[in-house]
Amino acid sequence: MDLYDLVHGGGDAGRRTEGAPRPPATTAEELTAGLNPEQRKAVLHESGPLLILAGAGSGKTRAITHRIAYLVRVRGVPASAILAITFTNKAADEMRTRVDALVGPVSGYMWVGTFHAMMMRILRRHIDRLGFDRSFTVVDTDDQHRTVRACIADLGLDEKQFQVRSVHAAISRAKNDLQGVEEFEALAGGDWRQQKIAAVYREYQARLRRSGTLDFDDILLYAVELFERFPDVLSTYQDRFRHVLVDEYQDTNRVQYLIVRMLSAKHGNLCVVGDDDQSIYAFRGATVRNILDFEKDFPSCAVIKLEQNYRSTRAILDAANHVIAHNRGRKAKKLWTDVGEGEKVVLMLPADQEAEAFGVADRIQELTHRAGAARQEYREIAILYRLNALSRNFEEALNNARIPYRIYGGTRFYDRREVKDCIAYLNLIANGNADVAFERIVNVPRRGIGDATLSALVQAAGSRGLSRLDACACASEEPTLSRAAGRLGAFRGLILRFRERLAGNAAGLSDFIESVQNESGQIQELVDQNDEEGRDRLENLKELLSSAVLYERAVEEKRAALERGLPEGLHADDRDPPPADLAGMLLGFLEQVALYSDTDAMDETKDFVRLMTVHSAKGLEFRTVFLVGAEEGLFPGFRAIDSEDELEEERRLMYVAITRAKETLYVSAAKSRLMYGQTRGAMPSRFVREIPEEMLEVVEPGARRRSLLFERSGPAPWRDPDRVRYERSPGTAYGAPSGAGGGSGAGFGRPAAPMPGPGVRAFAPSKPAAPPPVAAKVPGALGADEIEKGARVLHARFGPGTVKQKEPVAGDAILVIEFDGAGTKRLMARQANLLRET
DNA sequence: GAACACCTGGTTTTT
DNA sequence: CCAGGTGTTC
Repeated sequence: MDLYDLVHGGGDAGRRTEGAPRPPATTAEELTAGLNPEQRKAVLHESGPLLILAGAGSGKTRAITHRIAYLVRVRGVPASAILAITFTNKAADEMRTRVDALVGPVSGYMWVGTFHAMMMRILRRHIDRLGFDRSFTVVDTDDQHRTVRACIADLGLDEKQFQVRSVHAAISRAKNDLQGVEEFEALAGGDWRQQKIAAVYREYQARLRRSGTLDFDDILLYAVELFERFPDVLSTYQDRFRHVLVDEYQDTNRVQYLIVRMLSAKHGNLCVVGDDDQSIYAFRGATVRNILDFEKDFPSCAVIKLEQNYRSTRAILDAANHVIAHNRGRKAKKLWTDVGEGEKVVLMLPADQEAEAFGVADRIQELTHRAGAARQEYREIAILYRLNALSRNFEEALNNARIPYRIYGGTRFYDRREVKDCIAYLNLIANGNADVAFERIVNVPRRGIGDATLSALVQAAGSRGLSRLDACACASEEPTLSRAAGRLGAFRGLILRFRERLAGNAAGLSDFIESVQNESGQIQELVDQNDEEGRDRLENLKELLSSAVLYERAVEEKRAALERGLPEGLHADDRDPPPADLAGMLLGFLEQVALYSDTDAMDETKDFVRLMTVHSAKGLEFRTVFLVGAEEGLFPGFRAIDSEDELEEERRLMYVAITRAKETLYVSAAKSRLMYGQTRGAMPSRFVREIPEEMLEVVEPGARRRSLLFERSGPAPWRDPDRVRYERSPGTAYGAPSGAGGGSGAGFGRPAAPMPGPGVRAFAPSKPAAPPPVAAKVPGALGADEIEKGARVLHARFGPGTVKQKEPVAGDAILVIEFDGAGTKRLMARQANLLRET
């Protein structure tokens, strides 16, 4: 048993965090007990660059965390000198948890996080050197698109020819490749289209800069610019981070490569871990070259290969190895396992997507109702697909079979309209120049500021060099705006009042946000809407408050930890102080909102089947995996079919999918599939055909008996392209699955929970959000639970009245009150500040 | 300014 | 088919 197991009370998953804390290890022997020789080499590597080529399931996280522990406990490297970069926030959380178990609370002094989160920390401190205000905010994808759209319109370009998505993609690609506007223009040469895109790029950057905002790519790009232009800043961080470790190195892009290179240039202690076979983000600018060329870039580097897989059976691993062997230009390696042969990979060939969904549901029932050790829990099962769109097929079948499930991905919690509106208010309050936020909410709820007014305002703002918000103050001087001047002034007044409250540190974060929701009129609008949708949205707004409460608690915890004093060997400068005031809290919260995704909050303990894309499954493992939609045109997608490079990326994706399975793997390829309203014949994916036939067990769910085709000798027809006909069936539309709302839904209709705070391991309640403990604004005001139907109450403005109806919503309640002198109103209990009539 | 009809296009995604 | 965007009408 190795130290990790000791700390965690044994077991394989390493996700458990309970168990009595043990005294941290202090010897190399203790730290490497239970590791294989290669892992041990990785842990004990002294100094200089190190490349760890870690195959799927080869225990790389264990190697990395033990290495960090070794550096800190044995080599005496201060925790604050460690910078560990991961691909997702979830991975960062896990790494911190696991290191914490090995080294204790000093782990709080390490910097562990994504590239973006880490560079945000740095930019927050120094971005003024680049001419930005330090209270800059981050725009999300949606705002990026809005901005690009505006630029395209401004330049008088045709949106048909210059599609927002593709123009934005081009800009993003350029940024990830370190091409500034100038360089992009130079490269455009005489190409008219490229020139125009360059013009959009220029305008886009100018707009972002004017509004004091950064997009995701800027976070990294400006970090590089900062380091390049201000060597003293770079030097500070080079001296501080004496060990830089990067996980998922195969998914880094040029900018990230440069950051890592710059930060480690002085001491050369750069340790990267990755697997070229799992590089699946080239479409986003990641380049496998970073990992393939590591030995060239860092000639003195040590290379360690981790090839023993601890996750999957041999049957699964062999299948994976056969598929990936078809890729060229990969580092030679062959994963092996001693877990045992296991059962054959099952190839399901259902007739269509319905039979597929019901076949999978059927099999899940069977797996979860077995006796003894063969019985599986829902949480051990995942359904993986290439495209989010495929998830819909499964909802109906799983509901039907009463199988609890949850879909990951799709719409983020923070992407819901009402939540985004609230966030836009907060962004505008934090940063008055945030024009995109302004435009989003200036008329939400309706304030009589329509398109005409808005474009006149934009005009006025442009000519005066003011932000939209400040231009509102000059509306009376503009003939085109004079009629709306009152309304614009009122809106600006509203925002300024919030800003004063913010500057005056007048409340806690969640109270503050609640006041914004109330006083902006957002809440009242939904209360008046008086339908199911309105109540849903109210719940989401309340849930946003819950995540603000979690954030407050996380900050509080961090503050308390810092006050406990400095562990030995650390300096006061190493502290990364939590936000000290309301304004800082707001910025921190907004940052978290921008940088955290739904999948980061995946709760591993809940018992339901997980549905997600293969991309989001990277880094995860499941006892049983159903890989569905393994058909030509779908996986690989038809766009990838005529490009060798893209085909190889798809193959790596398939490799990732297969290697997620520990014990049982089902691959399914429907013979015909309804897509985009059309039924198309389909053929099993070429990747499936790359698995030797004898390694597969073929089943046809839904078929009365095995098809004659499969009892014949000779090549099975499904792997012979000529024998599989594209059967065109009439466009019979199966009713759309009764999806309970679109996007990210949970089994039996629960929306996804919001994110935890940074470093908070407690997750938000996924049941109807417990109301955040927000203090009532008026002393003695009645809470929702103190008001019953029929009660006599007193309202500050409407006077006395009788409660006619009470509808509970997310811990609060909508009250219908008949006032004696002011008619009947619908009010939110907490906002109404009612008193009992005396 | 809102409600409705029409059209278009449609990977993967974390940050 | 279905979401999101645009255009038309009242």
